[in-house]
Parts: sequence; structure tokens; C-alpha cells
Amino acid sequence: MERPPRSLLSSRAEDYLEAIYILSQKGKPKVRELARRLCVSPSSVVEFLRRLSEQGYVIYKKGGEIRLTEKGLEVARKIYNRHVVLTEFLTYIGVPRDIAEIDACRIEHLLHDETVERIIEFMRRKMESEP
Amino acid sequence: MERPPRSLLSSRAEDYLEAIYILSQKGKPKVRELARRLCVSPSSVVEFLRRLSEQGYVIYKKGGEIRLTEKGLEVARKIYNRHVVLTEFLTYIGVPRDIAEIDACRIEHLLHDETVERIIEFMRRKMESEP
DNA sequence: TTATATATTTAGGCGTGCCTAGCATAGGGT
DNA sequence: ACCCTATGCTAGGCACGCCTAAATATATAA
Repeated sequence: MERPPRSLLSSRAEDYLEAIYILSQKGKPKVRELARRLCVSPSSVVEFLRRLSEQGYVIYKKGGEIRLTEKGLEVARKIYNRHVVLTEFLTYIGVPRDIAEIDACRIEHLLHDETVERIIEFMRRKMESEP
Repeated sequence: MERPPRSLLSSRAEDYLEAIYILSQKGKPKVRELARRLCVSPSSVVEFLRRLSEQGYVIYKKGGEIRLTEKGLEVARKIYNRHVVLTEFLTYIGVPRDIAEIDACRIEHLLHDETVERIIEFMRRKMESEP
């Protein structure tokens, strides 16, 4: 029974960073939007943002702009890429898109880098053999 | 951002049930063995067992035998089967066995039934085309 | 400008899982 | 019987993530 190290970023923290990343593509992320997207109350978002900013993953002063630091951006991009890859993969093997999205969200934080690599390679082989 | 329903069995509860199930194959599960397997202290196991027994998943009286109820057995078997399937699948696509085991453990609780079905089907097709 | 609506923040609290420290109980060995 | 060790249990406490209710800030309308 291996368990993820407690000291690093939690799955939930990665969710928050990813959500900020995605919302940043389309404008300035708001507390309210983050709350909706993450299915939590706005107050939970504020609290989480405070912690993430203490740890240097986001820039956030109350009332101010919400923005990822370089460190936060790195994590967010990694998770987001995993999300995309996993969703593609699951739909490829026949999982309906909506379910694939949900499951990708859930496991994107947990897989070993090695595993994600193998999945990427698997998809690459498929793309080559099926034009 | 879909999240698992809070009212049902947590991932961790499923881990406990699965561990009890596996240890039951080889004898009577002990608190100590469960603790080792789940990487927690014995006191955490005792506490968890109390809750699981209140909820009708295990039979457990302090000092007594630890045993799954029918209800607990059903969950444990389902999770264990998922574990096996996912491990097979991951090794098939090239993930080293030890990593496959770990990742299977982590995601076995989270995937939609539909997704697991698709993975099983995928493996079945492979087995047919590659004797 | 004042009133109202919306967005954000603070305060206080809760459930889950985990821990350590200390107590209890059971078995062996001498 | 006694001591010693292993095992199990109880008590108390902690971190994480979440919530509601109430306070404050900001934007919009009258």
C-alpha cells in the first residue's frame, strides 16, 4: 500500500492550480468562477488561495488578481497535459467523452510519470498505425 | 470538476476492506498486519475497523476476529478485481510491474464502472489477437 | 447620491484519517 | 508464579478541505 508523500502538493491543490490555469486562458480568474468549477464554496477558494500563495504557487492578495507563479504554472501545465492525454486515451478505448473527462480528472494526479509516458507512447503507436 | 459522492465508501475505506479480504485468504487478519499493509499505525486500524463495523462492512469486536460481512465482501471483491485488471493492463502497455501495482492501487477506487468495462474489453481483444 | 445586488472575505465549526503516548491483555520462557 | 514482549485498545490531538453565516467591498441602478 504505497501512498503519495504528504509533504508535496495534494491532489486538490493540483486541481486548484489547473483550474486557475484554464480560467487564465480566457481572462482573469475570479473566486466565483473557481468555486463553480471546483464545486466548492467561494470561501473555500479564498482559504485555499491563501495557502497556495503562502507556498508560492500563486500570486494572490485579497481583492486582487489571481495569478499563477512560475512554480504554479509548471505544475498546472503538467497536470493539464496529463488531463488531455488521459482523456484522449480513454476515449480511444471506447469510454464516452463525458465519463472520460471525469475519470481523467480523478486519476491525473495519481499516476506515476512512467505510467503516463507509457500511455503517451501507446497513443503515438496507434496514431502511426491508424492514419 | 466532478467529485465522488461524500456519502458512499471513501477510497480509504475500500483500501481497508480490500486489505482485510486479501489477508483473509491466508488466515485470520490481525490489526498489526493490516496496519503494516496499509502503512498506518495499529491505532488507526482499530479506529477504522470500529467505523466499518458500525456501518456493517466488517464484523469486529475488540479483541475478536476481523471478518468481512457479505456487504463488505462484495465491495472488497469488486475492488480487488479492479486491482488485478488494472495491473494487468498497465503491465501490458509497458509499465514495470512494481509501478503498475502502485498505480493500480491508487486509481482502482476512482474509475467509473464504464471505464473499467472498456479496459476489460480492450484486454480481451488483445488476448484474442495475440495468442 | 443612495439603494440594491453581487462578489469577496472572515469567523467559527465539522468530518475524515492520521498520529503518539500510555494502558491493558495475552503468551512464552525461566 | 513472574517478568517480558508482542499485540491491541483508548485518549487526546493535528492537518486538510470543506461548510454556513455574517461582514465588507464593489458595482449597478434608481
